[in-house]
Order: sequence, then structure tokens, then C-alpha cells
Amino acid sequence: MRELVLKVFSEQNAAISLSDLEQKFEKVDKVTLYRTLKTFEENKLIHSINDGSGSIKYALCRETCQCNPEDLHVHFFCKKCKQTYCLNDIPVPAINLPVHFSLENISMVVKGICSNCDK
Amino acid sequence: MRELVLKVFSEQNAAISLSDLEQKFEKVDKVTLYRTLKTFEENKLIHSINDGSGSIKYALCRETCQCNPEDLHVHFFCKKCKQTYCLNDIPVPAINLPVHFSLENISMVVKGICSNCDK
DNA sequence: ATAACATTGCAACTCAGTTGCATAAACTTT
DNA sequence: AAAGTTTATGCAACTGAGTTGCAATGTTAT
Repeated sequence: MRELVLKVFSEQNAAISLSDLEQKFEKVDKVTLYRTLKTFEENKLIHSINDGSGSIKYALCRETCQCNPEDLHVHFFCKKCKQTYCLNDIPVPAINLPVHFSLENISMVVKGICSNCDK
Repeated sequence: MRELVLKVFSEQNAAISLSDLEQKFEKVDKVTLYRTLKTFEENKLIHSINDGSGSIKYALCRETCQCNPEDLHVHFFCKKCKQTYCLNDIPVPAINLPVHFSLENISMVVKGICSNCDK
């Protein structure tokens, strides 16, 4: 099962939600896929993206990714096709936090229209 | 009712979720508060923040805010006190999107420990 | 073959957000 | 002031994502 899920991810260029996954496998239980995603996430094969759409999306991490702040990239949510994309080439800019604020993680999601839908 | 809700917001320095609000008014229906939040948001009195905690938080907009990309500031979610704060003084940095990507909105949420909990 | 462990599926639940409908309150118009 | 219209509130009920417990099935090691 995990191999199949991994295959789906590698063939996909947009991020995937649990229910997206469910629809790719008609006869697999949601819970199985849920747990697969959790396992993958724990092992840093995939990372989760909260794009504000109401469901958490997941996308493959790159080989070197340790999900540290310096590994993070910007995500893009297209309002038209409702897809979320990793902008792997755009790192999340560093932020100067106020004093005594520690940084563990940054999430940056841009909303707009993607190049495909813009035509 | 709306006046009371607005008062809660103005007395609060962290963002508030619907269920936070519910607890501030023991005998007001959740739906009323829900609709109040929606109305406030439409009229740009408050803005919503998706901090990944599972519930949408709201905080007062500043007088001049039109919720345009250039009005946006960074938000901070403290893992310890579970509060979300507007870092009003830290604007969301501009991003160079790939060609043909249009920008409508950016959300930037930093996770870590806030100055209060860091002591 | 048996025991130990891992994976899957079913049912059921939580919790946030949401909608419809009925009632109640507040204005408008005559 | 009475009748009508609009607006606000409350109740019930639902959706959809995410989650948990437990039983059944499959896999691996002894």
C-alpha cells in the first residue's frame, strides 16, 4: 500500500489531501491512507501544507529535506484549479522576529492564479 | 451583540477562534457568534488567520487595513501557550513568483515560542 | 507451527464549520 | 399606533476532515 501511495505522490505535481488520495484508490480504507500519510510525514518523505482550503495537503519532500526552517519553500494555492503547488525554488524568506521569540517553523502560502489557469 | 464581540476583540491581544469566543459568552449561541465573525470579516473589521491549529482565528484589523497584500503582516503561533499573535510591525516580505502566477494574498505564520513563554 | 509484530478495515466518534427554519426584535411605512 | 418589512438570534441538525479502538488479517522471526 505504501508503495502505491508513494507512486501516486511521485506522479503528481500538486499537493494531495487525504480525500484526494481516497479517490485514487477506490477500495482502500480512508484510515489506512491516513496512517500512511502520518507515517510518511514522520519519516520526512512528505511534508504537510495547510493552504487554508480546509483540508491538509501533502507533497513529497526533496531528498535532502529535513523539514528545518532553512529547508522550507513557499507554497502556492490556485483559486481557480484549487491545486496547491510547492514552489521548491522559492525559499521562505528569513524573518527578524521580536526579541525572545524563538523560531521553529514557518509556513508561507501564496494565493492567486497559477500559470496554467492564467492563460 | 456585535458591540460586545468587538469589545472582546479590542481587549484581547491574541487572535480568537469561534470556540474561544463561545467561552467568553456563556449563553450566546455559537451560530450568532459565527455570523458575527463573518460579518466583521466581510467589512474588514477583523481578518482571519489560519495558524494550522485546526481552528480559524480572528484578530482586529488596523484602521487603514484593506486586507490587500501590502497590508499583510506576519502571524506568530506559540506552541506553548497555543496563542496566535499579529506581528503588526513585521510585514509579509514580497515574493518573486514564477512568470504568469498572479498574487492575491499571502499568509505567513511563524511557529515557535513567544517571549512570554520563553522566560 | 507458533508466537510476535505490523498492516488493514470497520465502526464510531470528535470537533469546527455551516445551513435551514422558526422565532423574536427592531425599524418603516401608512 | 398597527401592519408590514427587515434584521438578529436561537435551535436543531448536518457536513466533512481528522481521529481512535478494536478486531481481523497478513507478515516475519523463532
